[in-house]
Amino acid sequence: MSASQLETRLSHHLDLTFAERDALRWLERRERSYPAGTLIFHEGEAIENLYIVGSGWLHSSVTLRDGDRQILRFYFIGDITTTLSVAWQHSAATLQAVSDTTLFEIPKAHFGDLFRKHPRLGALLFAISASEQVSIGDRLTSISKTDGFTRIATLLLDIRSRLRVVDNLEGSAFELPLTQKDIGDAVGLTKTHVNRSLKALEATGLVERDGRVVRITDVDRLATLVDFRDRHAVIATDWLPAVGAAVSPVLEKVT
Amino acid sequence: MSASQLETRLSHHLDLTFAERDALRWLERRERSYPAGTLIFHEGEAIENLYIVGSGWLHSSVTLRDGDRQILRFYFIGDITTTLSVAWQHSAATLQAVSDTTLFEIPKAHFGDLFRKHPRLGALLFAISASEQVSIGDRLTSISKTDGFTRIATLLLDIRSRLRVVDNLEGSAFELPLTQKDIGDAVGLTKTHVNRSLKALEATGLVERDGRVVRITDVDRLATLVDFRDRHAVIATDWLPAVGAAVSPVLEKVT
DNA sequence: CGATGGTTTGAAGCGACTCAATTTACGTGG
DNA sequence: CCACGTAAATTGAGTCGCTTCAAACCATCG
Repeated sequence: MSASQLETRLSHHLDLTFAERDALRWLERRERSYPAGTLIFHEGEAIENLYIVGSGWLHSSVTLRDGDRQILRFYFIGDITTTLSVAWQHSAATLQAVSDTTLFEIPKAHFGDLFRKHPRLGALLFAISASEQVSIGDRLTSISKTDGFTRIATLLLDIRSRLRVVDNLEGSAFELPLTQKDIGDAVGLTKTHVNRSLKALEATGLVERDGRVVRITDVDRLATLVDFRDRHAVIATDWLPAVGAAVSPVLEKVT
Repeated sequence: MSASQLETRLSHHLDLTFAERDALRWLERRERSYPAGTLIFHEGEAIENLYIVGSGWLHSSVTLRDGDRQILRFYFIGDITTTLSVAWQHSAATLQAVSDTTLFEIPKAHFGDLFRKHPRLGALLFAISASEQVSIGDRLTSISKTDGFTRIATLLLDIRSRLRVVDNLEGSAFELPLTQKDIGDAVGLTKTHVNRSLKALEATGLVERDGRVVRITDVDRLATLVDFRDRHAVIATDWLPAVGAAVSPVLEKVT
């Protein structure tokens, strides 16, 4: 059996045991494909499952009364959509495929079992979830306090940073399958102003665009310019509980 | 031994076993008091602990390069500060007491043990954390897409809603120990504009102010007016794993 | 009872929005 | 392989919500 996406992701933070790896792979059985643009599920819809991204980009969003859309988060390979449905019977947001996508569908109860059988993984997932929460906080701050130029620069740096963890992105260029409207819906600007801000970014020479490919010429300098903090590179695992407590009766008796 | 704050909080969502209650109480041993305004720890500071709020209000915030402050979250009785320090060795934000406060300090490793000994609680905490994440997303949306009037109305409704869960708040009035500057730092407005928006809120007759006491005259109507969704009332627990898996070797052998 | 921090009000300026038109890119069918 | 149709990107002009700057008012407390 080959490595699973979630397994690969978690391996970045922890040396996984065989049993843990096995449990993660076991989650990723029901695979489904969606072409770009597919609306996977809608805000408010009843949903029994979580999804692990196998490939492609997605985003979650909410729609306001006036039809305006707020994109809350982008999902990349190895991400889990826990936030959307773990706390309620109905989804807190709409999930839509940005590019062609494959997802692994897992019943919420299986996710729950993971906490029981592999508490260390449960705690690690909690830590990752916390890091994502901080990351949302960063974007909130960005939207709340900074201008269009900075918001977009921050978004680009953040996406690049996440793709690095996830895609082994080597260079500073990456494909951005988003329209300027999408970008605006993510950072709280109109498409008109997104366009102007992108132009301003190019004018500094720190960002180049060619079609949908974006290259950040000098990541460090841009990061300094807009006061960007990378939240995705490392997370603390020193506090996690001992491995595999519940899975092995033998081990358990010794304790 | 009397009920602990976290225990009370989690009881709202789940019938806890004796062992679970005991474990939660055991976490709340090291209690410390802080007068209003105390800076508990600063963004970037190394920190080994989590904190459970025993009483009072606090907030977490980050400070931008230009000195601007963004308040990310308010903490009330029974809340845990996991987000700030669980994912890194250094705090992601500054924690400050708004009113006189008591906190229970718990080492991160004890929190980790909870996942091993009481996986159901770990999963529940995960779900609560997810609901908070959605709540932050709501505020992001509010700041990103709505005007001052709506942002502040939404903040007031949100605070009231959380105090209800936590404080058994009966009426529609509550004390708001925040300056207008604080409110502005939370919703992304200047104190000048906060003042004007508050006036506008009063002018509708839906909100009354008397010193630091705020009364929402007609909660439902205001909620409808600003399209507010309550995220705190209930959370789904049907997916949680079976109780107490790892704590009892005897039970474990049976499995 | 002065001092300090918070609230309130006024006036002017700007960043981002709205409205609108034009150009460019791209997928599809002939 | 080109013509066409539609979506996206680009650019311009006018407007408005919120900010900035500034000053006056008010409450609480040592």
